[in-house]
Amino acid sequence: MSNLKQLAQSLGLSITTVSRALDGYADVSPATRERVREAADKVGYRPNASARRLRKQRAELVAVTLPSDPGHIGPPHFIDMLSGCAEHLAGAGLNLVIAPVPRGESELEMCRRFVDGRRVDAMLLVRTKRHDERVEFLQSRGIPFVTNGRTESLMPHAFIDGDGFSGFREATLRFHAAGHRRIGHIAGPQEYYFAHARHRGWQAAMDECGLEADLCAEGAPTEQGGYLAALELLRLPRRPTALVCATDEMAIGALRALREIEGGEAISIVGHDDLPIGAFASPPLSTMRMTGENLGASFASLLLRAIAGEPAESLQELRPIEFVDRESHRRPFPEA
Amino acid sequence: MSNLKQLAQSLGLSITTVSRALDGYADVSPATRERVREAADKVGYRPNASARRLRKQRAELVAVTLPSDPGHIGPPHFIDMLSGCAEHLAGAGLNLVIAPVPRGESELEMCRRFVDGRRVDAMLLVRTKRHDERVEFLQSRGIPFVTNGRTESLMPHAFIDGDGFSGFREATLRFHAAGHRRIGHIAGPQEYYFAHARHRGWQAAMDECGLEADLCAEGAPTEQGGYLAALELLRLPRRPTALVCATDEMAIGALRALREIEGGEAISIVGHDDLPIGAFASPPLSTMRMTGENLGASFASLLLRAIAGEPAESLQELRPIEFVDRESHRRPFPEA
DNA sequence: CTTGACTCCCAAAACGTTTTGGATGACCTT
DNA sequence: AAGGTCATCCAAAACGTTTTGGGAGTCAAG
Repeated sequence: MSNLKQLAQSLGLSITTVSRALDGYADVSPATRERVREAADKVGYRPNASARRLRKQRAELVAVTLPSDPGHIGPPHFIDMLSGCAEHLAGAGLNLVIAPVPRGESELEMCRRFVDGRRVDAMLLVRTKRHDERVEFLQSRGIPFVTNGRTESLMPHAFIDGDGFSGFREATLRFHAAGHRRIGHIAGPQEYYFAHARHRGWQAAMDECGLEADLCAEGAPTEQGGYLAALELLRLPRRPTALVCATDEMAIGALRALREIEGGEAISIVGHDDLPIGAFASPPLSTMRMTGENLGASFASLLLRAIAGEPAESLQELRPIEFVDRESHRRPFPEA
Repeated sequence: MSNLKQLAQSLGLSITTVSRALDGYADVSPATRERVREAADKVGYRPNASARRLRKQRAELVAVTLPSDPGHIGPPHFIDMLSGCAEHLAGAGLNLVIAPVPRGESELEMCRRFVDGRRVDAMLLVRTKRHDERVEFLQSRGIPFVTNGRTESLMPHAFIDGDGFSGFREATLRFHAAGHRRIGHIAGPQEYYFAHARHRGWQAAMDECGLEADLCAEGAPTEQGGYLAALELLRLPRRPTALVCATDEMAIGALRALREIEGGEAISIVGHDDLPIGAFASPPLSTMRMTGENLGASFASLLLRAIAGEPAESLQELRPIEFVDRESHRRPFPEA
């Protein structure tokens, strides 16, 4: 409705002066600056976003990929992250836009659409694979981006990730210290970095303890996937006495399997993610969580620094995993 | 990197012709159209989004307000809704952008920023109040918008909402038919339309049954709010034998209160939202849910029709509520 | 040969900003 | 009075697209 031209005309000034007055440049007198500001306030003037973006060659937008396959990030945490990130970005004049993956289109094509159309200044990638084609594409295009989760890319890139290896190693050692010797692992799809890292953590602990790392079953990162994988392990002749599960959702599925099997109530279990739902499982699910407050704000700050041109090496945060002690990991096991 | 000018030059054509060829106009010959398309494909040309938006005077963006105060689970299935909506909008060339509310700024100011800066073509408002200033503002500006939840605005506006009144009325009648006579209501903040409608539904049922509608406590729409409100009712001399809770989250808090109180296990309870977490509560929480598939796609389609200029009256969907039968609503009550 | 219709193409304007590179005086200095 | 320094302002260009309003050329009909 109202633009610079009209505002300038009504003030008897040029649009240059009005624009510079509003941006606080020193080459407009304090008197006119104030006059301009008042007039702008009165008519509620806001610069047209598209025009500014075109001129400044910045989209003022950051896209975040939504993991649409099942086994998505749990709603509560993800919404908080989104909210924190958007809020923090808004402080720098950027908005967060959702990058859905329309059916029939690959995530790569989606990235291409956003990047080549100059629709975004940066991207936030959520579920990384060990070899992630989106990462390679963005690196080749030189677009700033931050990932939630590492990759095995040779070129370094910005990320925030939990130290799943150490978390799962320690969880496994904890079971060992409690007397368990047959410790199983319910693994997520190994093409995802997080699932692979957690698997390696379990494996390393088993090696350290001189135990065979053979009680492992892989499944989809869902309740059903956890259920099926757990059944697979529980049907073995020498079944595990403790289960380390890649995600809480899988752990909840595993709990269902335990309920269906004789002696299942004597098997200990631990998950990862700290889903609120876990506290209501029976028994309440012990779990792990990434340390640190306001993940979203951290992502936003990394994104801003990436846009500002900081090298990827200085934009990597590997966060420790902390144990959340509830009940499921210390069930009495009568296995003397 | 690549723009119309370069593409046109490389083809020996004018930018007009190239632009029209790509847009499939009839006034460019099939031969050149094909030639242009091939060249565009080869260099991966995509029109600059900001430039097109400026010229077409459309932002190609829709903003969605985020409901979640941190720590609170928020509307059920919100991520799914977001994802479905974004995907559906993308089919029409629109992207979904998150409208955060920076601290110190009201939701109204946030709307103003988006609308006056011409940053969006439409808005999706999520948690409506009975008197919602955002609704009034958008109506006065003539910006297309759709709300999740009705308001008491005199002017009609587009919305999708569950029929909370009927849902809660029927839930209350169901308790009455099961023999309950002291049916309490755990209410949400009454300035929210959904909370008020649910309250009225309970009240209407009590009236119909000739029962006093006095067992009502209001609380924040959180686990803790439900817990406190439930305690309030349970401490009354003639405490309720059944509780109708405004949301699942509050119901889960109420379940916690029941566990702490003598005879609590004999009190029946029902919630609303069908949070996945409810299935894991003990006892599994009976609840209600809005009928209909893919809420996000429905919102998207309403938004598109609103942008196309359809009148608000034809963009209103009131959806029936269906009962989700688990266990918590039929606990044996020994109260003869 | 002229006229009109039709096909294919294009120059220029417009969208609303920000930024560049002065222009115009006023005021001091010498 | 000339030269220099400031303070304040502005015209015009640029960002990359879409759309308007024709302009050539061809062909058939009159």
